[in-house]
Amino acid sequence: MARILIVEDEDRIAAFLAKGLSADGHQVSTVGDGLQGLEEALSGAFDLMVLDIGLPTIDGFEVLDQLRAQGSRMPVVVLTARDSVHDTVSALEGGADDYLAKPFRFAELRARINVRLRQQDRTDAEVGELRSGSVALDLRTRRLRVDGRETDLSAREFALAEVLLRNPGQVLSRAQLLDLAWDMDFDPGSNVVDVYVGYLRKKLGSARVETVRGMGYRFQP
Amino acid sequence: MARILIVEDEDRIAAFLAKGLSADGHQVSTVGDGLQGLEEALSGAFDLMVLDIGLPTIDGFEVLDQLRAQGSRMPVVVLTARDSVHDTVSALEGGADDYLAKPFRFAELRARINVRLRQQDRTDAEVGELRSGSVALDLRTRRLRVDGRETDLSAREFALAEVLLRNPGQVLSRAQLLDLAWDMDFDPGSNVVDVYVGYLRKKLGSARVETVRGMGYRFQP
DNA sequence: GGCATCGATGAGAGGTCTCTCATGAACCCC
DNA sequence: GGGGTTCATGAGAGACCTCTCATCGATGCC
Repeated sequence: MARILIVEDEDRIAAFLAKGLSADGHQVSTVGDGLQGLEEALSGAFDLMVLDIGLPTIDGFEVLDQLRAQGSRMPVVVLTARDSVHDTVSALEGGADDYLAKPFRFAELRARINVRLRQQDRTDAEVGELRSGSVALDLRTRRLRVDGRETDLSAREFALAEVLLRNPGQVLSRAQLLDLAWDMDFDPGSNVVDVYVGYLRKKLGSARVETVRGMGYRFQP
Repeated sequence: MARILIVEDEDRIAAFLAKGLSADGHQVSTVGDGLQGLEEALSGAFDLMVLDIGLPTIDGFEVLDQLRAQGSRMPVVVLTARDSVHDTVSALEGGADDYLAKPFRFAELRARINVRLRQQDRTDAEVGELRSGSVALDLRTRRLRVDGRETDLSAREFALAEVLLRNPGQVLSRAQLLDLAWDMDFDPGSNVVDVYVGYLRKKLGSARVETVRGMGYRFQP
Protein backbone atom coordinates (compact mmCIF):
# COMPACT_ATOMS: atom_id res chain seq x y z
CA MET A 1 0.00 0.00 0.00
CA ALA A 2 1.25 3.45 -0.86
CA ARG A 3 -0.21 6.92 -0.77
CA ILE A 4 -0.43 8.21 -4.31
CA LEU A 5 -1.18 11.74 -5.48
CA ILE A 6 -2.70 12.12 -8.91
CA VAL A 7 -2.41 15.56 -10.47
CA GLU A 8 -4.55 15.48 -13.58
CA ASP A 9 -7.18 17.89 -14.87
CA GLU A 10 -9.12 15.58 -17.17
CA ASP A 11 -11.75 14.11 -14.89
CA ARG A 12 -12.24 11.00 -16.97
CA ILE A 13 -8.59 10.02 -16.78
CA ALA A 14 -8.21 11.00 -13.16
CA ALA A 15 -11.16 8.81 -12.24
CA PHE A 16 -9.83 5.92 -14.29
CA LEU A 17 -6.44 6.12 -12.58
CA ALA A 18 -7.89 6.55 -9.13
CA LYS A 19 -10.10 3.53 -9.59
CA GLY A 20 -7.33 1.32 -10.86
CA LEU A 21 -4.79 2.30 -8.27
CA SER A 22 -7.28 2.04 -5.44
CA ALA A 23 -8.10 -1.47 -6.60
CA ASP A 24 -4.41 -2.26 -6.22
CA GLY A 25 -4.66 -1.32 -2.57
CA HIS A 26 -3.19 2.16 -2.75
CA GLN A 27 -4.57 5.18 -1.03
CA VAL A 28 -5.26 7.69 -3.78
CA SER A 29 -5.95 11.42 -3.81
CA THR A 30 -6.75 13.42 -6.92
CA VAL A 31 -6.11 17.07 -7.58
CA GLY A 32 -6.96 19.00 -10.73
CA ASP A 33 -4.52 21.88 -10.88
CA GLY A 34 -0.79 22.47 -10.70
CA LEU A 35 -0.51 24.81 -7.77
CA GLN A 36 -2.68 22.67 -5.58
CA GLY A 37 -0.78 19.58 -6.71
CA LEU A 38 2.51 21.15 -5.71
CA GLU A 39 1.16 22.04 -2.30
CA GLU A 40 -0.12 18.54 -1.68
CA ALA A 41 3.12 17.01 -2.88
CA LEU A 42 5.11 19.19 -0.49
CA SER A 43 2.86 18.28 2.41
CA GLY A 44 4.75 15.06 2.79
CA ALA A 45 1.56 13.06 2.88
CA PHE A 46 2.31 11.09 -0.29
CA ASP A 47 4.75 8.44 -1.42
CA LEU A 48 4.50 9.01 -5.17
CA MET A 49 2.98 11.45 -7.61
CA VAL A 50 1.43 10.80 -11.02
CA LEU A 51 1.71 14.11 -12.82
CA ASP A 52 0.06 15.37 -15.97
CA ILE A 53 1.93 18.02 -17.94
CA GLY A 54 -0.95 20.09 -19.30
CA LEU A 55 -2.53 21.63 -16.22
CA PRO A 56 -4.32 24.81 -15.13
CA THR A 57 -2.53 27.49 -13.02
CA ILE A 58 0.99 26.08 -13.43
CA ASP A 59 1.99 23.25 -15.76
CA GLY A 60 3.59 19.94 -14.86
CA PHE A 61 7.13 20.99 -15.72
CA GLU A 62 6.83 23.88 -13.34
CA VAL A 63 5.38 21.67 -10.60
CA LEU A 64 8.29 19.27 -11.00
CA ASP A 65 10.78 22.09 -10.99
CA GLN A 66 9.45 23.64 -7.81
CA LEU A 67 9.13 20.28 -6.11
CA ARG A 68 12.79 19.44 -6.71
CA ALA A 69 13.86 22.98 -5.87
CA GLN A 70 12.25 22.49 -2.47
CA GLY A 71 14.38 19.41 -1.98
CA SER A 72 11.65 16.80 -2.33
CA ARG A 73 12.75 13.44 -3.69
CA MET A 74 9.28 12.03 -4.09
CA PRO A 75 9.12 9.69 -7.10
CA VAL A 76 7.20 11.33 -9.93
CA VAL A 77 5.71 9.54 -12.92
CA VAL A 78 4.86 11.99 -15.66
CA LEU A 79 1.91 11.24 -17.85
CA THR A 80 0.98 13.27 -20.85
CA ALA A 81 -0.89 13.53 -24.10
CA ARG A 82 2.07 15.04 -25.93
CA ASP A 83 4.28 12.29 -27.20
CA SER A 84 7.31 14.30 -28.18
CA VAL A 85 10.90 13.32 -27.54
CA HIS A 86 11.53 16.85 -26.44
CA ASP A 87 8.92 16.66 -23.69
CA THR A 88 10.09 13.26 -22.56
CA VAL A 89 13.65 14.44 -22.23
CA SER A 90 12.63 17.69 -20.54
CA ALA A 91 10.56 15.85 -17.98
CA LEU A 92 13.24 13.27 -17.22
CA GLU A 93 15.99 15.86 -16.98
CA GLY A 94 13.70 18.01 -14.90
CA GLY A 95 13.57 15.37 -12.23
CA ALA A 96 10.82 12.99 -13.26
CA ASP A 97 11.49 9.33 -12.54
CA ASP A 98 9.43 8.02 -15.40
CA TYR A 99 7.40 9.20 -18.35
CA LEU A 100 4.44 7.69 -20.16
CA ALA A 101 2.67 9.08 -23.21
CA LYS A 102 -1.08 8.77 -23.55
CA PRO A 103 -2.66 6.56 -24.57
CA PHE A 104 -1.07 4.00 -22.31
CA ARG A 105 -2.11 0.68 -20.86
CA PHE A 106 -2.97 0.70 -17.20
CA ALA A 107 -0.91 -2.45 -16.66
CA GLU A 108 2.17 -0.62 -17.83
CA LEU A 109 1.54 2.38 -15.63
CA ARG A 110 1.00 0.06 -12.69
CA ALA A 111 4.26 -1.75 -13.37
CA ARG A 112 6.16 1.52 -13.65
CA ILE A 113 4.64 2.87 -10.46
CA ASN A 114 5.56 -0.32 -8.65
CA VAL A 115 9.17 -0.05 -9.77
CA ARG A 116 9.42 3.47 -8.37
CA LEU A 117 7.79 2.48 -5.09
CA ARG A 118 10.05 -0.55 -4.76
CA GLN A 119 13.06 1.65 -5.41
CA GLN A 120 11.91 4.16 -2.85
CA ASP A 121 11.51 1.49 -0.19
CA ARG A 122 14.97 0.18 -0.90
CA THR A 123 16.48 3.64 -0.83
CA ASP A 124 14.74 4.48 2.41
CA ALA A 125 16.07 1.34 3.99
CA GLU A 126 19.61 1.97 2.80
CA VAL A 127 19.75 5.66 3.34
CA GLY A 128 18.27 5.21 6.70
CA GLU A 129 15.12 7.15 6.83
CA LEU A 130 12.36 6.27 9.21
CA ARG A 131 8.90 7.08 8.01
CA SER A 132 5.50 6.94 9.54
CA GLY A 133 2.67 8.78 7.91
CA SER A 134 3.67 12.37 7.26
CA VAL A 135 6.62 12.17 9.62
CA ALA A 136 10.10 11.26 8.38
CA LEU A 137 13.27 11.05 10.40
CA ASP A 138 16.48 11.28 8.41
CA LEU A 139 18.97 9.12 10.23
CA ARG A 140 21.92 10.59 8.36
CA THR A 141 21.35 14.29 8.79
CA ARG A 142 19.41 13.86 12.03
CA ARG A 143 16.64 16.07 10.84
CA LEU A 144 12.94 15.62 11.26
CA ARG A 145 10.49 16.31 8.46
CA VAL A 146 6.90 16.85 9.46
CA ASP A 147 4.33 17.67 6.78
CA GLY A 148 7.15 18.79 4.52
CA ARG A 149 8.77 21.11 7.08
CA GLU A 150 12.23 20.30 8.38
CA THR A 151 13.47 20.77 11.93
CA ASP A 152 16.75 20.13 13.65
CA LEU A 153 16.83 17.85 16.64
CA SER A 154 19.25 17.75 19.54
CA ALA A 155 21.04 14.47 20.12
CA ARG A 156 18.65 13.36 22.84
CA GLU A 157 15.56 14.42 20.96
CA PHE A 158 16.81 12.45 17.99
CA ALA A 159 17.37 9.31 20.05
CA LEU A 160 13.89 9.54 21.50
CA ALA A 161 12.30 10.23 18.12
CA GLU A 162 14.07 7.22 16.66
CA VAL A 163 12.79 4.91 19.37
CA LEU A 164 9.25 6.18 19.02
CA LEU A 165 9.24 5.94 15.22
CA ARG A 166 10.64 2.45 15.30
CA ASN A 167 7.74 1.36 17.45
CA PRO A 168 4.73 3.08 15.96
CA GLY A 169 1.45 2.55 17.75
CA GLN A 170 3.13 0.75 20.60
CA VAL A 171 3.00 1.93 24.17
CA LEU A 172 6.48 2.42 25.61
CA SER A 173 6.98 2.81 29.33
CA ARG A 174 9.29 5.45 30.77
CA ALA A 175 11.65 2.67 31.81
CA GLN A 176 11.75 1.32 28.26
CA LEU A 177 12.36 4.76 26.80
CA LEU A 178 15.13 5.39 29.32
CA ASP A 179 16.69 2.12 28.37
CA LEU A 180 16.37 2.61 24.62
CA ALA A 181 17.03 6.30 24.20
CA TRP A 182 19.18 7.04 27.25
CA ASP A 183 21.02 3.75 27.64
CA MET A 184 20.04 3.75 31.26
CA ASP A 185 18.82 0.50 32.63
CA PHE A 186 17.78 2.07 35.88
CA ASP A 187 15.27 4.74 36.73
CA PRO A 188 17.09 7.83 37.96
CA GLY A 189 13.85 8.84 39.67
CA SER A 190 13.44 11.81 37.41
CA ASN A 191 11.06 13.02 34.78
CA VAL A 192 13.56 13.49 31.94
CA VAL A 193 11.41 11.39 29.68
CA ASP A 194 8.38 13.57 30.28
CA VAL A 195 10.40 16.68 29.60
CA TYR A 196 11.82 15.34 26.35
CA VAL A 197 8.46 14.10 25.18
CA GLY A 198 7.36 17.68 25.71
CA TYR A 199 10.22 19.00 23.57
CA LEU A 200 9.48 16.48 20.82
CA ARG A 201 5.82 17.33 20.82
CA LYS A 202 6.66 20.92 20.01
CA LYS A 203 8.50 19.78 16.90
CA LEU A 204 6.36 16.81 15.96
CA GLY A 205 2.96 18.18 16.78
CA SER A 206 1.26 17.43 20.09
CA ALA A 207 -1.20 14.93 18.71
CA ARG A 208 1.46 12.57 17.40
CA VAL A 209 2.77 11.49 20.77
CA GLU A 210 -0.04 10.17 22.86
CA THR A 211 0.06 9.85 26.64
CA VAL A 212 -1.17 6.54 27.96
CA ARG A 213 -1.94 7.26 31.57
CA GLY A 214 -0.13 5.04 34.00
CA MET A 215 1.67 3.22 31.17
CA GLY A 216 3.85 5.53 29.12
CA TYR A 217 3.77 7.10 25.67
CA ARG A 218 2.79 6.00 22.20
CA PHE A 219 3.69 7.35 18.79
CA GLN A 220 0.62 7.78 16.65
CA PRO A 221 1.43 7.14 12.95
CA MET B 1 31.11 9.49 -16.60
CA ALA B 2 29.78 6.04 -15.98
CA ARG B 3 30.73 2.52 -16.99
CA ILE B 4 27.94 1.13 -19.13
CA LEU B 5 27.45 -2.44 -20.29
CA ILE B 6 25.46 -2.96 -23.47
CA VAL B 7 24.06 -6.45 -23.98
CA GLU B 8 22.69 -6.53 -27.52
CA ASP B 9 23.14 -9.02 -30.35
CA GLU B 10 22.26 -6.82 -33.30
CA ASP B 11 25.58 -5.29 -34.24
CA ARG B 12 24.09 -2.30 -35.94
CA ILE B 13 22.19 -1.26 -32.83
CA ALA B 14 25.00 -2.11 -30.47
CA ALA B 15 27.39 0.08 -32.45
CA PHE B 16 24.88 2.91 -32.58
CA LEU B 17 24.40 2.82 -28.82
CA ALA B 18 28.10 2.50 -28.08
CA LYS B 19 28.88 5.47 -30.25
CA GLY B 20 26.21 7.67 -28.74
CA LEU B 21 26.98 6.82 -25.15
CA SER B 22 30.72 7.16 -25.63
CA ALA B 23 30.14 10.60 -27.09
CA ASP B 24 28.36 11.47 -23.83
CA GLY B 25 31.57 10.67 -21.99
CA HIS B 26 30.65 7.20 -20.74
CA GLN B 27 32.93 4.21 -20.84
CA VAL B 28 31.08 1.58 -22.86
CA SER B 29 31.50 -2.18 -23.32
CA THR B 30 29.41 -4.27 -25.68
CA VAL B 31 28.54 -7.95 -25.40
CA GLY B 32 26.45 -9.99 -27.79
CA ASP B 33 25.00 -12.84 -25.78
CA GLY B 34 23.09 -13.34 -22.57
CA LEU B 35 25.39 -15.57 -20.58
CA GLN B 36 28.39 -13.42 -21.23
CA GLY B 37 26.34 -10.34 -20.41
CA LEU B 38 25.35 -11.80 -17.07
CA GLU B 39 28.94 -12.60 -16.21
CA GLU B 40 30.12 -9.12 -17.07
CA ALA B 41 27.28 -7.56 -15.12
CA LEU B 42 28.16 -9.61 -12.06
CA SER B 43 31.83 -8.68 -12.32
CA GLY B 44 31.08 -5.38 -10.64
CA ALA B 45 32.89 -3.45 -13.34
CA PHE B 46 29.80 -1.56 -14.52
CA ASP B 47 27.46 1.09 -13.22
CA LEU B 48 24.52 0.37 -15.51
CA MET B 49 23.34 -2.18 -18.06
CA VAL B 50 21.39 -1.66 -21.26
CA LEU B 51 19.78 -5.01 -21.94
CA ASP B 52 18.11 -6.40 -25.03
CA ILE B 53 15.48 -9.09 -24.50
CA GLY B 54 16.01 -11.27 -27.58
CA LEU B 55 19.46 -12.74 -27.11
CA PRO B 56 21.42 -15.93 -27.89
CA THR B 57 22.20 -18.49 -25.13
CA ILE B 58 19.86 -17.02 -22.49
CA ASP B 59 17.35 -14.26 -23.07
CA GLY B 60 17.13 -10.88 -21.36
CA PHE B 61 14.45 -11.91 -18.88
CA GLU B 62 16.66 -14.71 -17.69
CA VAL B 63 19.69 -12.44 -17.41
CA LEU B 64 17.67 -10.00 -15.34
CA ASP B 65 16.35 -12.76 -13.18
CA GLN B 66 19.74 -14.26 -12.41
CA LEU B 67 21.28 -10.84 -11.85
CA ARG B 68 18.71 -9.96 -9.22
CA ALA B 69 18.86 -13.43 -7.72
CA GLN B 70 22.57 -12.86 -7.14
CA GLY B 71 21.72 -9.73 -5.23
CA SER B 72 22.92 -7.18 -7.76
CA ARG B 73 21.15 -3.86 -7.72
CA MET B 74 22.75 -2.52 -10.85
CA PRO B 75 20.31 -0.29 -12.73
CA VAL B 76 19.05 -2.04 -15.85
CA VAL B 77 17.38 -0.39 -18.82
CA VAL B 78 15.62 -2.95 -20.98
CA LEU B 79 15.45 -2.31 -24.69
CA THR B 80 13.48 -4.49 -27.04
CA ALA B 81 11.85 -4.92 -30.38
CA ARG B 82 8.75 -6.49 -28.93
CA ASP B 83 6.40 -3.74 -27.92
CA SER B 84 3.88 -5.69 -25.93
CA VAL B 85 2.39 -4.59 -22.65
CA HIS B 86 3.02 -8.07 -21.39
CA ASP B 87 6.76 -7.83 -22.00
CA THR B 88 6.98 -4.37 -20.51
CA VAL B 89 5.26 -5.49 -17.36
CA SER B 90 7.31 -8.68 -17.15
CA ALA B 91 10.57 -6.81 -17.47
CA LEU B 92 9.65 -4.15 -14.93
CA GLU B 93 8.34 -6.68 -12.45
CA GLY B 94 11.40 -8.77 -13.08
CA GLY B 95 13.64 -6.07 -11.77
CA ALA B 96 14.29 -3.77 -14.70
CA ASP B 97 14.44 -0.09 -13.86
CA ASP B 98 13.19 1.11 -17.19
CA TYR B 99 11.90 -0.22 -20.50
CA LEU B 100 12.04 1.17 -24.01
CA ALA B 101 10.52 -0.36 -27.11
CA LYS B 102 12.35 -0.12 -30.42
CA PRO B 103 12.34 2.03 -32.35
CA PHE B 104 13.29 4.69 -29.86
CA ARG B 105 15.02 8.03 -30.04
CA PHE B 106 18.53 8.13 -28.69
CA ALA B 107 17.77 11.33 -26.79
CA GLU B 108 15.10 9.50 -24.82
CA LEU B 109 17.36 6.59 -24.01
CA ARG B 110 20.05 8.99 -22.88
CA ALA B 111 17.61 10.83 -20.63
CA ARG B 112 16.37 7.60 -19.10
CA ILE B 113 19.90 6.33 -18.53
CA ASN B 114 20.84 9.60 -16.86
CA VAL B 115 17.89 9.36 -14.49
CA ARG B 116 18.99 5.90 -13.35
CA LEU B 117 22.61 6.98 -12.93
CA ARG B 118 21.57 10.05 -10.98
CA GLN B 119 19.47 7.88 -8.68
CA GLN B 120 22.30 5.46 -8.15
CA ASP B 121 24.76 8.21 -7.25
CA ARG B 122 22.36 9.57 -4.70
CA THR B 123 21.90 6.20 -3.04
CA ASP B 124 25.59 5.37 -3.02
CA ALA B 125 26.44 8.69 -1.48
CA GLU B 126 24.35 8.08 1.56
CA VAL B 127 25.21 4.77 3.07
CA GLY B 128 27.30 3.55 5.92
CA GLU B 129 30.76 4.00 7.14
CA LEU B 130 33.78 5.94 5.93
CA ARG B 131 37.08 4.15 6.21
CA SER B 132 40.66 5.05 5.54
CA GLY B 133 43.37 2.85 6.89
CA SER B 134 42.89 2.28 10.60
CA VAL B 135 40.35 5.09 10.89
CA ALA B 136 36.63 4.51 10.54
CA LEU B 137 33.84 7.02 10.84
CA ASP B 138 30.40 5.57 11.51
CA LEU B 139 27.97 7.88 9.77
CA ARG B 140 25.01 6.48 11.63
CA THR B 141 26.20 6.64 15.21
CA ARG B 142 28.60 9.54 14.59
CA ARG B 143 31.44 7.80 16.35
CA LEU B 144 35.05 7.63 15.35
CA ARG B 145 37.06 4.44 15.61
CA VAL B 146 40.83 4.80 15.61
CA ASP B 147 43.01 1.71 15.94
CA GLY B 148 40.09 -0.08 17.54
CA ARG B 149 39.31 2.64 20.09
CA GLU B 150 36.00 4.48 19.84
CA THR B 151 35.48 8.17 20.54
CA ASP B 152 32.48 10.44 20.43
CA LEU B 153 32.54 13.50 18.26
CA SER B 154 30.70 16.76 18.60
CA ALA B 155 28.56 17.80 15.65
CA ARG B 156 31.20 20.09 14.23
CA GLU B 157 34.03 17.67 14.75
CA PHE B 158 31.98 15.05 12.93
CA ALA B 159 31.33 17.34 9.98
CA LEU B 160 35.01 18.14 9.69
CA ALA B 161 36.06 14.51 10.04
CA GLU B 162 33.60 13.53 7.32
CA VAL B 163 34.98 16.08 4.89
CA LEU B 164 38.57 15.05 5.57
CA LEU B 165 37.84 11.34 5.24
CA ARG B 166 35.95 11.83 2.02
CA ASN B 167 39.00 13.50 0.52
CA PRO B 168 41.92 11.42 1.71
CA GLY B 169 45.36 12.63 0.69
CA GLN B 170 43.93 15.81 -0.76
CA VAL B 171 44.89 19.24 0.46
CA LEU B 172 41.85 21.22 1.52
CA SER B 173 42.10 24.95 2.05
CA ARG B 174 40.52 26.64 5.05
CA ALA B 175 37.98 28.19 2.71
CA GLN B 176 37.05 24.77 1.33
CA LEU B 177 36.72 23.30 4.78
CA LEU B 178 34.57 26.21 5.89
CA ASP B 179 32.37 25.71 2.87
CA LEU B 180 32.09 21.95 3.25
CA ALA B 181 31.94 21.47 7.01
CA TRP B 182 30.50 24.79 8.12
CA ASP B 183 28.27 25.65 5.15
CA MET B 184 29.87 29.05 5.09
CA ASP B 185 30.76 30.40 1.71
CA PHE B 186 32.61 33.33 3.18
CA ASP B 187 35.61 33.57 5.42
CA PRO B 188 34.56 34.94 8.79
CA GLY B 189 38.17 36.02 9.26
CA SER B 190 38.65 33.61 12.10
CA ASN B 191 40.67 30.55 12.85
CA VAL B 192 37.82 28.17 13.67
CA VAL B 193 39.15 25.67 11.23
CA ASP B 194 42.55 25.65 12.91
CA VAL B 195 40.93 25.20 16.30
CA TYR B 196 38.78 22.31 15.16
CA VAL B 197 41.64 20.64 13.38
CA GLY B 198 43.36 20.81 16.75
CA TYR B 199 40.41 19.12 18.47
CA LEU B 200 40.24 16.43 15.82
CA ARG B 201 43.95 15.75 16.07
CA LYS B 202 43.52 14.94 19.75
CA LYS B 203 40.99 12.26 18.85
CA LEU B 204 42.43 11.11 15.54
CA GLY B 205 46.12 11.26 16.38
CA SER B 206 48.24 14.25 15.42
CA ALA B 207 50.02 12.57 12.56
CA ARG B 208 46.85 11.84 10.63
CA VAL B 209 45.99 15.44 9.82
CA GLU B 210 48.91 17.06 8.12
CA THR B 211 49.44 20.80 7.85
CA VAL B 212 50.36 22.05 4.42
CA ARG B 213 51.84 25.40 5.09
CA GLY B 214 50.20 28.22 3.21
CA MET B 215 47.63 25.84 1.67
CA GLY B 216 45.52 24.09 4.24
CA TYR B 217 45.22 20.61 5.71
CA ARG B 218 45.39 17.09 4.39
CA PHE B 219 44.11 13.84 5.82
CA GLN B 220 46.78 11.16 5.70
CA PRO B 221 45.23 7.71 5.11
C1' DG C 1 70.58 35.65 12.96
C1' DG C 2 66.62 38.81 12.30
C1' DC C 3 62.21 39.44 10.71
C1' DA C 4 57.78 38.47 8.98
C1' DT C 5 54.31 35.22 8.34
C1' DC C 6 51.76 31.27 9.49
C1' DG C 7 49.98 27.81 12.64
C1' DA C 8 48.98 25.86 17.49
C1' DT C 9 46.81 26.36 21.58
C1' DG C 10 44.97 27.99 26.28
C1' DA C 11 41.49 31.00 28.12
C1' DG C 12 37.17 32.30 28.11
C1' DA C 13 32.39 34.43 26.37
C1' DG C 14 28.10 33.12 24.98
C1' DG C 15 25.05 29.78 23.36
C1' DT C 16 22.81 25.29 23.46
C1' DC C 17 21.74 20.91 25.62
C1' DT C 18 20.53 18.03 29.33
C1' DC C 19 18.57 17.34 33.32
C1' DT C 20 16.25 18.59 37.94
C1' DC C 21 12.86 20.69 40.52
C1' DA C 22 8.63 22.91 41.68
C1' DT C 23 4.15 24.16 40.47
C1' DG C 24 -0.20 23.71 38.48
C1' DA C 25 -3.38 21.18 35.38
C1' DA C 26 -5.62 16.88 34.06
C1' DC C 27 -7.43 12.70 35.23
C1' DC C 28 -9.33 8.85 37.97
C1' DC C 29 -11.72 6.75 41.67
C1' DC C 30 -14.88 7.11 45.12
C1' DG D 1 -17.07 17.31 43.97
C1' DG D 2 -12.90 15.94 46.80
C1' DG D 3 -8.55 13.97 47.17
C1' DG D 4 -4.82 11.54 45.41
C1' DT D 5 -2.15 10.37 41.56
C1' DT D 6 -0.19 11.31 37.16
C1' DC D 7 1.34 14.40 33.67
C1' DA D 8 2.88 19.00 31.55
C1' DT D 9 5.78 22.69 31.67
C1' DG D 10 8.55 27.00 32.99
C1' DA D 11 12.72 28.21 35.35
C1' DG D 12 17.19 27.48 35.99
C1' DA D 13 21.91 24.98 37.22
C1' DG D 14 25.68 22.95 35.19
C1' DA D 15 27.96 20.76 31.43
C1' DC D 16 29.29 20.91 26.92
C1' DC D 17 29.84 23.06 22.31
C1' DT D 18 31.25 26.63 19.30
C1' DC D 19 33.77 30.27 18.29
C1' DT D 20 36.99 34.40 19.15
C1' DC D 21 41.04 36.30 20.75
C1' DA D 22 45.65 36.74 22.27
C1' DT D 23 49.91 34.69 22.84
C1' DC D 24 53.62 31.82 21.70
C1' DG D 25 56.14 28.72 18.82
C1' DA D 26 57.51 27.14 14.11
C1' DT D 27 58.89 28.07 9.61
C1' DG D 28 60.76 30.35 5.68
C1' DC D 29 63.23 34.13 3.55
C1' DC D 30 66.79 37.49 3.42
